[in-house]
Amino acid sequence: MSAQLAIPSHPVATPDQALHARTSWLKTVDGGTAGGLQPSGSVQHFAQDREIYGEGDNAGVFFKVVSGVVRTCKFLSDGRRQIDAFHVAGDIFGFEMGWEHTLSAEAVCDCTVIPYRRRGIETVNDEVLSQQLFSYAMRSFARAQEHSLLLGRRSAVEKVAAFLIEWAEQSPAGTVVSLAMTRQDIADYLGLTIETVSRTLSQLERDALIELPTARQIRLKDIAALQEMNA
Amino acid sequence: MSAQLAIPSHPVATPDQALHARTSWLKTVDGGTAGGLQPSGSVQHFAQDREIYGEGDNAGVFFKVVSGVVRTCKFLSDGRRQIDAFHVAGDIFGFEMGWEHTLSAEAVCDCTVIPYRRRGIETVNDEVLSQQLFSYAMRSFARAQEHSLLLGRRSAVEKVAAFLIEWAEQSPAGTVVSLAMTRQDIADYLGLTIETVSRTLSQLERDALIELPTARQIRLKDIAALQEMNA
DNA sequence: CGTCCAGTTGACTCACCTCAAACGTGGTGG
DNA sequence: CCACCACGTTTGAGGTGAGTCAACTGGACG
Repeated sequence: MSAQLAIPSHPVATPDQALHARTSWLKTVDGGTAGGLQPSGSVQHFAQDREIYGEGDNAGVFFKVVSGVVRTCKFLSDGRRQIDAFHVAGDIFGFEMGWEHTLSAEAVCDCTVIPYRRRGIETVNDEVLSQQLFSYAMRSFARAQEHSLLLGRRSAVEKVAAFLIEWAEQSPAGTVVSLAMTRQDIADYLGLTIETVSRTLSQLERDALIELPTARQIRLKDIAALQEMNA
Repeated sequence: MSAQLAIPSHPVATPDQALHARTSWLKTVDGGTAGGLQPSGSVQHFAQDREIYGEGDNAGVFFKVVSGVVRTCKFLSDGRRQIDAFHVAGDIFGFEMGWEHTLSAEAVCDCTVIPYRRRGIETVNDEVLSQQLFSYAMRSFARAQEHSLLLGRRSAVEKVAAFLIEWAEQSPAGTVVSLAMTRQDIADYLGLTIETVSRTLSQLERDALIELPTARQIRLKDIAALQEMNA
């Protein structure tokens, strides 16, 4: 899910290099420092619901997910939350324009990430690297636009269907989606409440479009019908 | 509003170089072709509601707004529309990662734009230029995230208030906002209906937060209170 | 076996949508 | 100069999709 920036020389739990396959691009920066980019320490672990960084924190490092799932989100002062994206193995998150994080990042489940120290983009004079970063930014942007359409103009069923399709696409098991996140996470991603998410899933099950063996396992029985809702 | 990419040597109607002041960056590319970027023909005019490009069109050129306002948006098959952004003088729009436009662009009012031909970013080997493009992409991305929070988690009043603040910030006249767009445009930007937008504005006027001399002119009488809603 | 917590379900409410009518302003033609 | 029209906007009345509040369920864990 979400934008990926291939930075080689580190193991990735779910090898999905095939998607957005640009892994080869960065062979030249494989050591780190050449392009203003360097791994900063080694793999870090975060327990479920731990904050990785907060909105406003110094953005001197950004991260790549090795395993697990990370959510990036914004909060309103009264606690309302909007999840911007879920990041899975291979995804970059937390790379910013300025020197502050504009979102916060939290571990959806136990997960491991690699931190990268960055210098200002004004000092990045490796053209291949900056193309990579650019590509990352543009892909994030395109995804955000899609998300805006969903949040602004789709009904609850359509939102949930879109969510299922999104995860089915990158789910190895094809039609069975295993969710790392709670209903609350899904709700905050789709701009709904947990009750509405739950009711909608139950409805989809009654309509025989999906099956819910457990709360976190969803079998998509009629992907075509789900996709139809996203026309 | 929205991301700006400073490309010099062309007149800009509303000189707001002070914002995001990066105008000096591109002195070196001032002829055009050096970085894989070149003006493609000269200024183009579009009458109100004319399509500049459609979703899926070839993205071989992108644009900079000279005067007027442009909207970029997505449609669902049944006609529902989500406006992603309004672009004013100085703003870049239509720059894409791939070779297809992922949104369509239309003239909100009569407007003029400059087209730029681009080559693939893989051939952009001017580091300053690619930093610029990157900065553009990242700013667009940050704006899109902000918009997601608005669409997903804000009430109608909060949405309208945010919209007014957003335009006040770049309105030369300070507290009087002149709108180029219809209520329908506002509604599709905020994920509301035109009736709700209209009712909300009337409500804000009754509460003495704004004044509506005409439908397209809005005086902000209590900016602090409007900003308060965006906490 | 009891506790805890995520998830589900139900009853009710309400913010926003829908449909429809009225208003107002700007443009056109008589 | 005024009558008329067109169209964007406002307002009203009523409906509804999703939210709120609250009770219940069921698996995980001690």
